[in-house]
Order: sequence, then structure tokens, then C-alpha cells
Amino acid sequence: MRYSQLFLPTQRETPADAEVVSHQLMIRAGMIRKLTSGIYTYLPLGLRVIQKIETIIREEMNRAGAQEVLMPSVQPAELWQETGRWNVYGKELLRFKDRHGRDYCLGPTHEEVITDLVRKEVRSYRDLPLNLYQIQNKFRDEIRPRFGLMRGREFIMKDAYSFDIDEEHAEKSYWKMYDAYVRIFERCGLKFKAVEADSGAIGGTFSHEFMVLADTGEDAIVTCTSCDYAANLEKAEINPDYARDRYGKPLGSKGLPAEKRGTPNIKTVEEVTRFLRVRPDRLVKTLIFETGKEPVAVLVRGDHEVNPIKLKNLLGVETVALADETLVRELTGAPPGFTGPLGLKIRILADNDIRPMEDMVVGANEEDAHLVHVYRGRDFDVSGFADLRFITPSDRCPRCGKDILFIRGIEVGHVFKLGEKYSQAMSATYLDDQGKERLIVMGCYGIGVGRTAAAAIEQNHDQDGIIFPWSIAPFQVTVLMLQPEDSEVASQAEKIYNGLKEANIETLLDDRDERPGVKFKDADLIGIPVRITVGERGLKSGQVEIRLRRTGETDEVRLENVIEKVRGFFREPVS
RNA sequence: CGGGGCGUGGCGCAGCCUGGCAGCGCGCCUGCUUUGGGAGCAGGAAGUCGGAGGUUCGAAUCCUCUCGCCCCGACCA
Repeated sequence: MRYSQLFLPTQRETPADAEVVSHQLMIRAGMIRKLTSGIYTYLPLGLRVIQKIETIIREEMNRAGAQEVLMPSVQPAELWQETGRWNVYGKELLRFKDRHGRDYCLGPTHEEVITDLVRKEVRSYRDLPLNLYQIQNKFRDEIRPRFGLMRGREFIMKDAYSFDIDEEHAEKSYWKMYDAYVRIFERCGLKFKAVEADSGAIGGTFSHEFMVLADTGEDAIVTCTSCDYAANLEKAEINPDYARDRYGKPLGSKGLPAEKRGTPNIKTVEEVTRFLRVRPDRLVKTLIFETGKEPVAVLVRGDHEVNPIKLKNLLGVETVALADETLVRELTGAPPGFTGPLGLKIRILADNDIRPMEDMVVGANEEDAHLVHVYRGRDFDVSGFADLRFITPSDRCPRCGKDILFIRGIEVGHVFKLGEKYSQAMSATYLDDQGKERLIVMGCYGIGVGRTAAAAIEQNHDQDGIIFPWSIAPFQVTVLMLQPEDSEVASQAEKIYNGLKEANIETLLDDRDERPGVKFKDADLIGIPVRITVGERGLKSGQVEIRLRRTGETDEVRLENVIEKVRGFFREPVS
């Protein structure tokens, strides 16, 4: 490709509204332009990178036995009503009507459509297993799109769906996809980690997220410093066997009777600890949750936070939400801030860390009052203990008990065992070898393509610009024709360019009528791995300069050796 | 949904408080000079100041409404 013919509008200045480096560089390097909030156009350079990633994905998906399809982005409401998600999905689902007044949505995901297809076409166990995927634009009306391609509203996603005869085979399909994902992200040159993720209330299933490690990542990951345990924050378990025992012990003598203390307008844990002069780990927070069925109270230590997902999974309900003020008053007789377990008529669940606590401080269920010297068993009872809170950095690895580490990541892929959730809702069945009708067992597997590109840049850049990994670089080599008006420079640059093209190496020839400095700056910015500088100075001694973007390593190479030298990089590619 | 900020040539911004010729840097076009890390000089094109309404002799500037973009927050009792 000739730069003079390429639509590649680079920018010298960093755009004001781009916060993260990948977003800034994608705009500066002329890869993307914003159309409107969370919606972007891919310019030629950006599209090439996207297509590189897509090619890697296709190769690995096909290798794993999946077949490509392409589904519509407009989906009829009926399918979503069938699975109940028309009501559950909320405002992220962009809905609209056609001219006849029929309801439609823009697909944020395609479980319904693919399940509809498969239930109509698959009859027999002989048709299974089946794995279908597509690379397609999704639309999710995010509350707050940000960070460019990292969290857009319209975005490119690879989504795959597996269909198997039973759980055991579905699990095999799952691990096949897991392995394919490992290969995909390795080939993209990313440093990543597969972490255990929450899989929702539908029993027995499991899930992994593929996280690209980056400080700017939106997701918190918990990893063990010793074993290979890794999970996202929502999923990370807390093993009571490894609880730190230095918290929760009584400070004073045991057995003091519960005593009411006035706490005028003192509501938060911080206020109460300051006012009553106790440590937060001697406080118990009592939170009331609505569950769609009957409300429950959850007790956690003052310095801990309830993990609603763990609560949701424990109760086996679709949603849990903190009760509003009206409900709190109704159930406790006091406004939020003074809730306690004593005298509560609803079911009380406690986090495991409540179990060893003695002499605790709780709300009095009375406005402006708390109780001190409260003992479980003597003053109140709970109906059960469970792991109900978020892990903290001072907790230990649930597997081996060693220290854990909090890191941040960008979720680029998610593999998910769905089980029979959709096949049941939409009656996707097959006949087994006994002629008996059975539900198809499903899995689904997503990769954010644009997000993968953004994550790669997040992980591979310096102050001069992007440093593309070889595998996803828009071009492998750029040839800078420093003085295009000099016929010797021009013809030698053309010769190298043509030679590289013949060697099937994607090359960008910078033949623009620009000053050398501009060409150097742009070459650095757009992050092409190899730069070949053809200029008057070097040609005097029959040489050009070959420089690696990542290391800055520079070589003066004789004209006749250039192609061979570059081909050498591909035999053992340095990322 | 709540709070805050910003909309002024293609990009980044000043001007607004205190109403009176629409400016600066970068980019773009032309010419000359220059040419191995974002050149210099000279000349030039380009903005209904987000939109609508109002106040005023006069509005980018003041008032009302509206649209868009960005940031923060969204109840842990």
C-alpha cells in the first residue's frame, strides 16, 4: 500500500475526550473516528487490525470444529418473550417498532436466534455436536459508553454457540473452546489470564473470563501468589478454613448484657465506629434485600461488603436488590442506618465471618440507636451461614490459603456453559439413540474483537505511539522514502517495496511529499513493527536502515540484503 | 436516573464575568527557501459562535427552553 493513496488521517494532538491510552492512540493513529456516543467508524488502518484479529479467530474456531454463520442484527420480540428476556434485559436492549407496530430489538447477543435456528433444523443425536459462530456487530445501549472501543454501544463480537447431547459432551465442547481461546489470545500477542467467573443461578454450570492484564482495565481480578487460582471479584470465593482470626474478638470482658446506645443521626459504619469508638470489624451491618420473593436480611462485618451475586446464587433467584427506605421502615420500624438482627421477623443469613464474632455492635431497629455487647445465640439467631461477601486483599486464597493479589484486567473473552436454560425455554430438543426426546445442552462463547484490539494497544505502546504485535499489525513493514523527489531514493524504495510485496509481506510505502521528521513520527505512531528508511545519506554507501519498533534496535543493511534480512524476522518473529 | 463540565474554522483552545470589528496555535491551499525525528518566510481559504426563542440600538457574551458530547455518582443500614 502506498501511503499517498491511503486514507490515514493521523493527528498530532491527543483528543480531549479520550481518557485511556488505547483510545487516544487509536484516534491519533487514524484507526477509528467517533460518529456518536459509543459508536465508531473503523478507518482503513483500524479495519486492517480488526480483520487480522478476525482472521486469527476464524482460523482457531474452524480448527476447533466450529462453523461460521451470520445472523441478523434485528431480532423479533417474540423470541425474547419466549425466553423471558424481553422483560429481564432492561434498557441495554434497544427496542423499536416496524411500520406495522411489531416489536423488534437490535441484538445484544444471539442465544434466542441461534436456538430458534437449531430447534428447527436439528432432529437427531446424529446432528450433534454442533458449534456455530459468527463475527457480527452487536448493540448494547450501555449506560455510559467510554474508553473508545473498550466499552462502545455498537461493537464487533465473535459469538459461538455449542449444542451437545448431554452435560458430559457439553463440557468437552466447553474445554475445546477454552483451548481455542487460549490459542487466539496467545496468537494476538497478549498477556492474559483465564479467570473463574460467575455463571449465574442456573445450577451446575461454570464459566471463565479471559482477561488481558492492564492497569486501566475495568475489571478486578483476584489471583493467588502461590497456586494458579484466579477469579474475578464477583466470583472469588472466601474459604472459612483460611479466615484470619485476628478480627472479631471481643475487646472487653465477656457476657456483658446487650445495651442500647443513642446514636443520633449516626448511620454509616464509619460514623458509628467513630462515635462509639470501636473498630469496624466489631460492627455488624444488617442489609435487607428484596429477592423477587420474600425479603431477607444479610449480616456482614462492618469492614466487609455484601456480594449480591453470591446472595443471588445462594437463594436461587433471578435478581436481588437492596431494599428501599419504605420497605426498611416497614420491616424494622426504623430508617436505613439503624437496622439490626434483633427482633427481625424475616429470614436472616449471615456471612461466615460473623460466626466467630462476640460482643458485637448492631443497629437497634430504632431511629438513632445502636446496640452494643450483642451476642449471637443469646440475643438473636440466624438461619444459616454462607460466603456472602466480596473478597478483600487481606483475605487468603480459597484453594491454598496463601496470600492473594488484586490486579486489573480487560475482559476480552468469555466462555460459558449454558446448560439447558435456552433449550428448555424454547424447547430445542433432539431424539437420542433410543428414540427418546431430550433437551439439547448448550454453551456460548464470546470475544470482543474491537476490545481485543484496544487491549493489545493498552498493553503495547510507548510515548511515541502504538507498538503492534506482529500478528495483528496492519502492516508488517513500512518503507520510508525520505526524499521522493530524488530518483535514486525513489527507485530503490520502490524496489524494496516491490520485493517485500513479492515475498508476501504486507508493506506500507511512505511515498508522501513530507519532510522526514513527519514520516518518522507517523511510523512510530501507527506502530508498524519494522521500519526501513531509504534516504540519500544511506544510499551513498549502498545502505538502508532497518529499525524494529519495539526495541529500537537499528541495523544498516546493504540494499541487496534487505529482503532477506526482513524475511528473517518472519522465520522467528519477535513480538 | 442524579450531580457537574463543555459545545466558538478540520483539530486543540482563548474571548463570555463587565454586551460594541470573531481571535490564537496546529492543520489545509499557493509560492519561494528548506529537507535523516512533526521546517522557515510570505500570501490565502475557511466559522449562521450546537439549535430555538427572548432582552437590547446592538448578543459568542445576559435570560429561557432544547439538542449533543464528556466526567463523576447511583442508594452497604
